[in-house]
Amino acid sequence: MSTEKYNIRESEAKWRKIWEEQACFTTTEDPEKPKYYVLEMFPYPSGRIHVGHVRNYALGDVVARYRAARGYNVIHPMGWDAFGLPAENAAIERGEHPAKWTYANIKSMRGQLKSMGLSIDWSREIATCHPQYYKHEQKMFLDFLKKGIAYRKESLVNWDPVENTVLANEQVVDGRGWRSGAPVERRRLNQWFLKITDYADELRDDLQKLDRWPEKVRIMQENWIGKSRGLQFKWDITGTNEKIEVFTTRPDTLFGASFLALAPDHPLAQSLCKARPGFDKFVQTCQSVGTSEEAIAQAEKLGFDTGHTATHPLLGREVPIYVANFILMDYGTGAVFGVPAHDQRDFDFAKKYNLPVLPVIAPDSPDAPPELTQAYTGEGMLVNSQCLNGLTIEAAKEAVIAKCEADQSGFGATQFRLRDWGISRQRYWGCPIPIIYCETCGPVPVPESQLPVTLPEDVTFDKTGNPLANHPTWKNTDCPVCSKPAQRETDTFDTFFESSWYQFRYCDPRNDSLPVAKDKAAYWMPVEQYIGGVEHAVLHLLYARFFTKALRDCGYVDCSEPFAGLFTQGMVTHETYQNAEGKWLFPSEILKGEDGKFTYDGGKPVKIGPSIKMSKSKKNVVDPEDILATYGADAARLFILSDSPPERDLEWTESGIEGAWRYVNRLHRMIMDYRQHIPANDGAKPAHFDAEILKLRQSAHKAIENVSADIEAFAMNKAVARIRELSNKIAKPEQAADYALLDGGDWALKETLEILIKLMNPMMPHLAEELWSALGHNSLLAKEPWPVADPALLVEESITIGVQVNGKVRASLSLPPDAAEDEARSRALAQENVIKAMNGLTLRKFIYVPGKIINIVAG
RNA sequence: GGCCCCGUGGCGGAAUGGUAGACGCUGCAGACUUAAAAUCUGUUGUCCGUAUGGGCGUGCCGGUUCGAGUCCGGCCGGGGCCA
Repeated sequence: MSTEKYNIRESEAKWRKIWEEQACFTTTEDPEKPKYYVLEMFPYPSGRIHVGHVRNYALGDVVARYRAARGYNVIHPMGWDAFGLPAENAAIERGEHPAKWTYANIKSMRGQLKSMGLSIDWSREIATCHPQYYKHEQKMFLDFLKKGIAYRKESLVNWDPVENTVLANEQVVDGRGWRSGAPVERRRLNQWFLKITDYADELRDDLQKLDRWPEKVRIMQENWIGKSRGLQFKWDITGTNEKIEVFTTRPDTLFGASFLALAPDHPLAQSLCKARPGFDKFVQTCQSVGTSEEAIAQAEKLGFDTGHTATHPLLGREVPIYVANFILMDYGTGAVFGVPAHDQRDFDFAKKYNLPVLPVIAPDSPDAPPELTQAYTGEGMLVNSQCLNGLTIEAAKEAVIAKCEADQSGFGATQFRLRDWGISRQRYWGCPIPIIYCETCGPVPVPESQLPVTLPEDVTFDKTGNPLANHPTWKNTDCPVCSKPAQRETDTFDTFFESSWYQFRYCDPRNDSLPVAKDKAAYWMPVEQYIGGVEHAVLHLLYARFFTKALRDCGYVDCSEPFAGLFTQGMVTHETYQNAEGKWLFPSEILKGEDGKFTYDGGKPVKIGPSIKMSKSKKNVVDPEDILATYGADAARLFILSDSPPERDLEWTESGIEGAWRYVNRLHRMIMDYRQHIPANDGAKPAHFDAEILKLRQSAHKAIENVSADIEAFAMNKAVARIRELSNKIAKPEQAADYALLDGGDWALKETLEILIKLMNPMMPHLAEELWSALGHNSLLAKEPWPVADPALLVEESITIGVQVNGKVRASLSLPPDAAEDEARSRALAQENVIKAMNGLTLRKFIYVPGKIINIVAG
């Protein structure tokens, strides 16, 4: 009965070739079929795929293959998020041109992805660094300008004085440039912005429609947008005619105000302090801190006394006016009143500058609150606040706003935490911003006829700063308006620009005149299932949502939300290994001895550390290419899908992947052994099945139900478990040996094996295809429909339920699911163990839940 | 500090309020083999017991319920987001 061993490598390559030759996964619009758009976050072409990619794309492929089998017109595209800093770093480090480096990486990663056997329509492949891609976003940008969605303003940036470049907040580590190590400065620069704040309300409100998004991500976006209601009102500066307008989200604490604070770059700060010595130095100190909220929050609170005071609008008392480093000019009005008793930053500030702490909220009772050692920010009741005393915080907020509105000193205002999106980057490897600066005409859009503005190829990376700005000639051009010599914008777009609309481009990837034809976008969008890492919960996913609305408003598409369903997968972790000196070791260096001890380099001891996120620095990485070459794509996919729920972290283990590999081989062996027992042709369905065979068929049809439900619920680990259950059932020797001899056995065996093969197909497509053909089919499984469960076989004629006495299980009973209570009662009470457990007790109550449980209450 | 999520065998994990531990990994025992590998079979929460069986078990304390891993309240621990 033995068959030759399954040649994974040959078989997998064979089926991939056939799928490709037959264009199995190439799709076009088909109005007859319901469409289904499966999208995984596209990779950055770093050169090699990592296990996180394998997880991401294996998950997506299960969905894509399953939906295709269910009759959907599936679009499942792939592309490359190809602009970005690593390409420039490679250019600096190795002298290789970013384009050459990027395209070479794409080539090798495409090969790696293809070896996973993904059902991707490669004819739709895109690379965002290609001019045919980015020319469309230059056009979009010009449309955004016309619509007022894009604008230019001076703003603060993190400036690395050594690299002569702007740093993103995440490139600032401990207040220093991540590469240069130089202290970062805050600088004012002219930058391009997109008015995402105009969409803040819509972005927030539409979150409610995204019912197939994780709650967690919606909450994160809501927090990020940070809508809050507050009061905007003015304070008189004593002895002048000037007023300071402040915004607060805590108008209830107005009576506790003990100072006013202005942002260092507030216009009034300048005018109030220009005569005071040390002010310029103070402003400089403020600018030595980065621009991120975190950096500002952690920095020591510093203030500069303006020497002026302002008059409290309700109390009439004077409070000092400070300039403070923790006030941001672009939040609210750039000025706040400080309430040390109820805001920790204000508290720290007051302690440092000896300002009064005036509690106005008491936690529990209207009694005088105790001396504060830190700000009290909890719930409570108003005290020391005249007309507000006794009110709750919420009531006091409304009362103060109403009072200010009544005397026209202020008004209730809404503020968002969300800032406009700065899209200028001083980089080479990005999409050029299509603007020309003319001395007479100012910033002028590049005429559409001159698009795309392409990157020059002859750039050098030997100088600091932006290579585009350093280029000797590229920036020189003529003003499109007055034709005088002018200069191009040398900044490029933030790379989040490219990833904000790629989901549309896949719908019409070769369209030369438009980013996407409206009808194609209308057919394919929105994405039914988007899959990626939770690290993109805010930025990318918010930008893509914003872009979709902006493109809609510019007339490109009729879609308001790009991703109807979102799934965020967990990370992949691995044990860490260190030698005696604490040096990290690769898993591939480790040998497991007979005694179960781990060693390396011929017997040296290894310290085993916890399983943490794979990272190059800890060397706890495995290379998917090695895995795919050793175990094959199916085993890799199976393991990564089966071991953990997809939303949780997955621990990669060598024994796990080996177990998956053994199962792939076992399935192959089993079906090769069994196929001799099945009829060669599709015979008629027998009229009668042996009871044993009926059970087998029930298991198979139940598996169809379960696996379908599990895949739809994204419980891939459970789907795999159900498949293993079915194959275990088929392979039980006491049942399997003579299936063919039983009534209807050979027919049912064939049916069951075919169901098994179809169910495993989304996870193990190569093996499934191989086995499908081994059973004598000439068709491709990739094009076969999903099996359909026979409802008659899903009904159990008897079911085993537990019998409890006083809540403890004492026996079990086989009953029809709809058995009458009388029958259940007599059968249950007759059970030996039940009689024993009830010895000396009287039956008080009999609980029978058909098909579930019997509970006898006795006392 | 606020909000959210998670705590189940040696491990990853199953379980519409209804027999906790599906499925797998590891371990152990056995079959096959000259031997090993591979494969197959059995077993694997814990304690008592030869066994039928019984006690204890889902981070901790309490509550609701005939019945709680699941629901409610409080605490402890871990993670995420926002401060």
